[in-house]
Amino acid sequence: MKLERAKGTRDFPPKEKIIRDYIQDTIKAVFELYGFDPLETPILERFEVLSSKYAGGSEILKETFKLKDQGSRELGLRYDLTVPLARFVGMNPNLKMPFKRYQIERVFRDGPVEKGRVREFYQCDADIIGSSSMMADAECISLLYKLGESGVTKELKEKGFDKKQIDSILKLILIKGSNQEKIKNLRKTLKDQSGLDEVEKILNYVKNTELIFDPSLARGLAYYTGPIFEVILQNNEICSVGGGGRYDDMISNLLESNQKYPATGISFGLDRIYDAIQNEKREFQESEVKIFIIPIKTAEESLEILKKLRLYGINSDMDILDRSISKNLEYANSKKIPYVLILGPEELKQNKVKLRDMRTGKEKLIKVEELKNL
RNA sequence: GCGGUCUUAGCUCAGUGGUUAGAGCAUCCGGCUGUGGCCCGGAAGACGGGAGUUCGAUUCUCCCAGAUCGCCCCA
Repeated sequence: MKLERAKGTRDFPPKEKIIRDYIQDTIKAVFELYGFDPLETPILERFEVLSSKYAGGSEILKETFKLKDQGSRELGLRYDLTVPLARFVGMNPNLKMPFKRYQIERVFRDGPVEKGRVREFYQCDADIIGSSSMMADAECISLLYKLGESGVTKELKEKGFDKKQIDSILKLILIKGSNQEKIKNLRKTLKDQSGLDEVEKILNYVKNTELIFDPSLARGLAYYTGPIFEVILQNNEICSVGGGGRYDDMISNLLESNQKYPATGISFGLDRIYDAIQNEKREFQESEVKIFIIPIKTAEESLEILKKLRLYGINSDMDILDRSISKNLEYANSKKIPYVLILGPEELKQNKVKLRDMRTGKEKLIKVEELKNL
């Protein structure tokens, strides 16, 4: 049998998974810093929920993986985390509002495969349900600057403009002008000013010069009702790493309820952020192991010390192939493990261990207990 | 989903209508169980799949699959 992955899926060997975990941990920490709490929902949803006309819309439905269970129930793999969130909110009517949740999980889309685009990928979503204030939108947008440090631009657009209006005034506003000038120009042309009011509020709340008002921005999902935004990395091949917007009607439509569930949120593509970091060629470790033990005819004693290290909470490993010291040093070096412990009869006689710093090559004889502070 | 380009070892790439398809890096073994970032020796490992043309196809043609670039769409 020829071994192949499913089209549009990827494997992440340890070296890459370490980087992805790092990104994921960072995003999780920032979400929590901003007061969002975690939620997990199933990868499988009833197809009915995913295909509701109030959910993602027909475009995304074409890319939905569809399947059946043994009871012939129609199921689908979720294509985003927003629709499952809406379902969850609908099924839990006594949630305290505003409900701020984040989710870092896989989603699936049976679409074209190309650079920066696969069929199974992670989305990192943070949403606020129950507030129609533009402060909520501003909060979601702020997340990005915290995450991105610098070199990040966000684009903002108001869904309320229809395409013809935009096309007719595109030339006037797209080419030049500050955010304020764009708003001023649009005010002259548009009858309904409420969208512009919203944009202006967000700009005031966020107060970041890298937030750019772009009336031409468009998003693929049908459920957006207000301001939408897109996250763009400057100076990088991978441009869009996230997006989001306001979807005030989706939840109540899905529930066929009169209760209002104003909602807004943002979604980051973990895979695209990962790809972007790859492009920057930053240095990351290749193994999580911090200390590697090389026994010299001291297997049993070394195992005891290994046990102690793990008790101390130090990620540690040991030679189990009975290789030579040279080979073991080479091995530790090639995996960029920062420290090795050389354990021979000499060290044991003194009740000590020899710690070698792999970067400097310096060695010192110490007691095992001293490794606690490493 | 449409069009272009591509597919030879784990990776990067040579090469050929004709006996046994090469290299570098990586892997494994040995030199070498008291000291790595080296060195030396060795081993293992490949023509994406199918059909056709041909005495003979990895090489030419077609189809399929997969990669990639552009368009559409998207995280």
